[in-house]
Amino acid sequence: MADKLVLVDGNSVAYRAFFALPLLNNEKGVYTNAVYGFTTMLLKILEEEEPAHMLIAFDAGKTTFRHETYKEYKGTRQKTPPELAEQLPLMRDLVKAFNIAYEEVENYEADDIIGTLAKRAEKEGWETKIFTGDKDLLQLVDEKIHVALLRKGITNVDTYDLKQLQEKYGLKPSQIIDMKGLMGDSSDNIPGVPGIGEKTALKLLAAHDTLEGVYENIESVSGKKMKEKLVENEQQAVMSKKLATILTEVPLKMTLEDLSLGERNTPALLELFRDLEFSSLIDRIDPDGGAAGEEQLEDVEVQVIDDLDPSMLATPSALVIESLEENYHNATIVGGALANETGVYFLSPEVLAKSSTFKEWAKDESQEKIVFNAKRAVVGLAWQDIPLEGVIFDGQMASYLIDPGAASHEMADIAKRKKGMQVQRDETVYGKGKKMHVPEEAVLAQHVGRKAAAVLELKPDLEKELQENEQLELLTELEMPLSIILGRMERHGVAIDKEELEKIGEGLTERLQEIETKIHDMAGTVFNINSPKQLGEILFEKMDLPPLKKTKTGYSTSADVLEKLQDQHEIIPEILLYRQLSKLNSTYIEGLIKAIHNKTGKIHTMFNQALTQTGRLSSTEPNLQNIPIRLEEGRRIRHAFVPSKDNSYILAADYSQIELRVLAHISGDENLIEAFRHGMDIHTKTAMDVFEVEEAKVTSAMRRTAKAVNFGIVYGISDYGLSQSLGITRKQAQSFIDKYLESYPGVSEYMDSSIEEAREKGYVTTMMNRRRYLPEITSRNFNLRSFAERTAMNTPIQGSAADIIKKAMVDMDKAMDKEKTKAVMLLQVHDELIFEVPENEVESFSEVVKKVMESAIEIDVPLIADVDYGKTWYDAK
DNA sequence: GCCCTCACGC
DNA sequence: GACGTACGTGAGGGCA
Repeated sequence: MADKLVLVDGNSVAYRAFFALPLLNNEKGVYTNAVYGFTTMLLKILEEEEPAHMLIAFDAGKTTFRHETYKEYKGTRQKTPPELAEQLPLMRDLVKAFNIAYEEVENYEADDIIGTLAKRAEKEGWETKIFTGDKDLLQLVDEKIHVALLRKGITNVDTYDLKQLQEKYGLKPSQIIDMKGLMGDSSDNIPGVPGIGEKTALKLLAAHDTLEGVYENIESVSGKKMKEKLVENEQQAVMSKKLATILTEVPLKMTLEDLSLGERNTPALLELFRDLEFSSLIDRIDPDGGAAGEEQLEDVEVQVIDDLDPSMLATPSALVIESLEENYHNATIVGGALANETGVYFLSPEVLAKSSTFKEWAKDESQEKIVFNAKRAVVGLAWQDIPLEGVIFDGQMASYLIDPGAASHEMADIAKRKKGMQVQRDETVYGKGKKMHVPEEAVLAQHVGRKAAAVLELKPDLEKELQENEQLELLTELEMPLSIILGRMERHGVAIDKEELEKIGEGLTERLQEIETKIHDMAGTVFNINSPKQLGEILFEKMDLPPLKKTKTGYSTSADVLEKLQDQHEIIPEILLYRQLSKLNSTYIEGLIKAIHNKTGKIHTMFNQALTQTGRLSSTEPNLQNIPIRLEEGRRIRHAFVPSKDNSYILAADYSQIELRVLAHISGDENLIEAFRHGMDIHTKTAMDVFEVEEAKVTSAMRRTAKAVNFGIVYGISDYGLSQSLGITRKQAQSFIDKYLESYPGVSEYMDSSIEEAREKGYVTTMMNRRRYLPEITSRNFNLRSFAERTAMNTPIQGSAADIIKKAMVDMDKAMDKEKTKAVMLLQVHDELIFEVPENEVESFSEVVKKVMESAIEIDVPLIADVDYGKTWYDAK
């Protein structure tokens, strides 16, 4: 087997990576996108090619020997963007750590180095593969030299040998430079012959083989104009060819043997990756986060104990309660770990269940606990009737607050930030899906113990960062108390009238069957209405309806498309109805029935408190934040949400227009502030301003449009988004937005300053100092940049609203304690709180909740909460 | 198992 | 001028 050589055009790959990927930067503000792309490319090459020899060539200085021939060579090139330039040295460090040969030579380009080495290798009978984004390199293709051209994106390549080059371009490798001689290359500022483009050049070369051949046979060239141009520019053509020719005799000191690929320096790579925050790549070179590397963490000494001795307790202690299921309600606890100044201990499930020492310690508020995902630990133990008090720090919450956009808030990834610390990811230890299992106790103890040791050790670092960001209060006064409250809500659960659900379900199933038959009859064939693919084929092929929109995979059959076809065929309204009812049945009837807990008969959702980019909560298994309300048919589902005790009510309290009130406050816009102070209907007010009419002249259509505009402001949608929701053109949508901003100049100024702030600082903040980083705000990609700009305007609004209701929840919890009420907080739905309240308290409680919510924070406009109650959630409207 | 489309809420 | 365009969760289909 002959030796295999891989040559990489370093500059070309770096450029590609830079422009293909969004502008990432690490914590220190260093841009990393090009390095990241470059590294993934290297890893891919190393894995797939397994070369014995390898070299990465870079351009050295600005000028090369080609500039002696032609001063203007590459004269039109834009300067390397500084964001890329600063990344080039990092790539050099990386190449070194990979132990790959590296070369740049004054006066020559990377191409020439590659050409020289490829030819030398060919003489020795080696196979060479060249990786580049530059088509010029194709001139080097030969029997034993192949060129891998980067396609769009970064890790996909097209590999060319002689045959493929012929097929794709109809050219021999040597003719690439003849092409350049004729047609030039605007990116390198090579002139070529004016007026000759790709088509003509190909035709000429097909007839005469080379540039020289063309001139030797110039008389036989057809077309007077073309001949003139060729003759006039002969010198320029010859020079262009020369410029495009890759030199294959660069005086290189190195020998081919010097290119042999050494062993990679894994510790050095790991350190670089950690600095650059390439956590996914750390896994790729070393799935255990460096456990096998030289800088292995001193083995965490984890004692597996039979009984917890008081001498093992100290405050603070880190506590990990481990369960494998994602859903922690009534989950099987496979063990726990304690880490403190006295050591690291693993507690088996039996010890946790039996040890009175542990239970006493757990509920002792003065014994401070440091945890990672407090709610998970608290709820997990609560199901075992073990109260957990005194939780003072949550490492996962800290990570989320520091950067909600971080790729992961897993222990394994956060631990990587600190040198010398390794925690395996749960998936590595436990497996996933069907293969998930509890490992032998020694392995389990080591893993869980490591986590406890890690969170204990990470706390000062995380705290310091929070301190620097002025976010400590956000953690300790808002999110941590809220964790406990949410945990209680989840554990308490929401009572469900299962019979009611089943009754609604029966009605739905019956109607669905009728509609299904009707649709099949109308279509003249039986098909699966739930399959967009089949439905598309029936509607747009068999029935010849006009396909208004396409998706990646075929015809779009979404509701907005079907609504436009409403009148074209009577089958359409039936399909829309079928969709609506089938959604209700599968997600809300069947889904909710499945979610009823076999032990409590209630539904226990999980609120994810460390997920959204804005600071809102999310809700899963089941999601209780998207129970239908807008259409009566779906709203009936709410009949099944009932109080868990007799003689109690469901009480719902929702903030009125909280986001727009926040906007009024943050922007200080006088018009908007006045509107809220006068208690105006805000959509009517917006309609008056946008349409320039007085209140009495606002039609319902105007109000609807104004409502959509307000919706757009609150959610940061684009002109396109607004045009979609109103069924108007983008231009019209933009003019509504413009008119809005004209009417509310304070809002307009706020929008600009918010974008400006994001550009300056790299992030935006909410009223309670929540952060969101927006690195793409400086992207050259219009889309990414626009998105970041809308996010910069919207996140402080939506995020501050999230802050406020979270604060209201914490305040409400205190108020409920003080009032000694028997009422229970059940759910939060972004701007709304749901409680169950004993009948005799319902009036007084209504007043308390209204007061607490409205005074959660003092802002420049009144906060209004509307309270309602009834026998079911449906009736609390 | 994973991705896509669709649909529900705020 | 092109990019694909609030945030979430979940169900079902279709492909590997």
